[in-house]
Amino acid sequence: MTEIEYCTTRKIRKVDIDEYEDISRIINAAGNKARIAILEIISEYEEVCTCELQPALGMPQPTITTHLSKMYDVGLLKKKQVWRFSYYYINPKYRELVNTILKDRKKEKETS
Amino acid sequence: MTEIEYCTTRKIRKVDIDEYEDISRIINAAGNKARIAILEIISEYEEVCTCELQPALGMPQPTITTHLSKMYDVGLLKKKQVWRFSYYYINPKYRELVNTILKDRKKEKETS
DNA sequence: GGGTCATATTTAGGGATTACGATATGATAA
DNA sequence: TTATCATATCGTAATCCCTAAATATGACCC
Repeated sequence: MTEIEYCTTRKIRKVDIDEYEDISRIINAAGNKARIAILEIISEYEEVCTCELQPALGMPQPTITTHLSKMYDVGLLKKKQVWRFSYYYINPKYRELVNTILKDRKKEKETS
Repeated sequence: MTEIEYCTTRKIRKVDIDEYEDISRIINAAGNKARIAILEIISEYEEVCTCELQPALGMPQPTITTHLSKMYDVGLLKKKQVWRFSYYYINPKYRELVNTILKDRKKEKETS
């Protein structure tokens, strides 16, 4: 016998963890309270610029830019330049994911 | 004038970031490639024990237990004791969220 | 009791993350 | 071209995370 035997109840298929790398980066970028707050605002207003988020979140501009960049870098957000503003919006590819997260938060709030 | 004025294009509603604390813990617990792999297996087999995951993931038991605990602690997973096994399953409350994550991963895979 | 199997905890180090002040870039307006 | 506004980057300290070896617990069987 060459392979180690574990509990022999069932044979579970083997998985390659690296196949979950890309999606984990997306989910990870969403796994922060400030960033979920940002996602909620963006999904409410369609697209927002950094300066609009400052009074809404009550945090300094570099902090907001860092959060936006993190979500932009993994592809969760997209960006467009209008006049002197950078407008961020949710990558349509992940709109359903974001909606599910935001919906779950509201469920959470009701049941507490 | 007492309040700082930012770009005056729109007035965005203020949000309380702490209201996103609970959901961010859930999302954060899911934001790791090993844990998403675990979620996929669990959602495929309904419920799995730690020892079944060892050969499937190819990682040592303490690492797997740590990942499972992290998801259990925030409420993403639930646990039941059967004989000498701990069976973990997805909290029904978050099944839709998990499905959306796994579905997005498959979409990802197709378009690459 | 003693042995075994499944699981959990402890611990550690290397790395990543968060927040944010200071500073830099870059576009626009005067 | 100089000032201003919006945004981005840098630097850094505090904190948290990932992995996994060593160890402990705890249920079950003899």
